[in-house]
Amino acid sequence: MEIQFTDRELDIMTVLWDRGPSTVAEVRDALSDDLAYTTVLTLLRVLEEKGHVTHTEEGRAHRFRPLVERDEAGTSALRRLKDRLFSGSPELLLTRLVDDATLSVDDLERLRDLLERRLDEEAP
Amino acid sequence: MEIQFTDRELDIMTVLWDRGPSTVAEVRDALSDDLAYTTVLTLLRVLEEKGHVTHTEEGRAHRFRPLVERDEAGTSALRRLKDRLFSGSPELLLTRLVDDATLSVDDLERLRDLLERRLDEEAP
DNA sequence: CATCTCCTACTAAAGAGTTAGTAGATGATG
DNA sequence: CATCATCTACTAACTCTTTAGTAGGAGATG
Repeated sequence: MEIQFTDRELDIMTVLWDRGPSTVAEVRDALSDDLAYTTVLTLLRVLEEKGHVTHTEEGRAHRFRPLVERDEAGTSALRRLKDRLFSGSPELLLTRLVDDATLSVDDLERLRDLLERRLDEEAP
Repeated sequence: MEIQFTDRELDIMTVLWDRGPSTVAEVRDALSDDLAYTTVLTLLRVLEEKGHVTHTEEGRAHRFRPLVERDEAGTSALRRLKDRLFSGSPELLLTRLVDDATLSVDDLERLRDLLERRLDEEAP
């Protein structure tokens, strides 16, 4: 149930989410850090062991694709963050979000509108 | 600049944030997992090495206190989460927040009001 | 004072994460 | 066909995290 990626794993998953199914070489090229080919291969193997990606044969190579949605991972990580650093309070979290970020008034309005729409749906 | 705690470290920090300055025994008692006394001592020593806590002598014992605010840690973790799993978009993050959680209409209204107040401050 | 308890300091070891090398297969190229 | 490039599988090592044991000191108690 609980999805949790290490830093490096998240790098890899991000590539797969952004690019879609990719080979080792493609993932390696897409990464900002310059890792050895075999390092990337190992990381993908580990992710596959953990059930987070799978692969299909493609000629001699393997093409890896995520088995976890970015949304799932985001939801899971956000819940954990809320519980562990914001005492489970979405308000505290939102306060931090709008305080910290260099958010423009436009951004804030979009966030408010998003909530308005949601409130309309909830209480028609 | 970047504050980042491991899972166990976060357990310890949470106790210190919640309880205030505490001895090893007090931290140990407050933890939900049953760790050995020396384990907790080691964790606190490591946190001190990393500069996240400090201690004062109190009789034979040490009383540890956080050097990092919960807010700081929260802000840092939230920023990282936003960048890494929500493509830097606060809207995507907020969408997840309000979708996932079992938020009541009241909660949603409070979140909206929070944004309203902030907008009032920004553009008087 | 001998012993018990509580405390820190030091040590250690198992596990997870990260990085990469070597071996061996397969396909492409001169 | 010999060689080169590319790919996976296996192995390994180093670091960080997590857990806890042992030693030794200092105060409390019989």
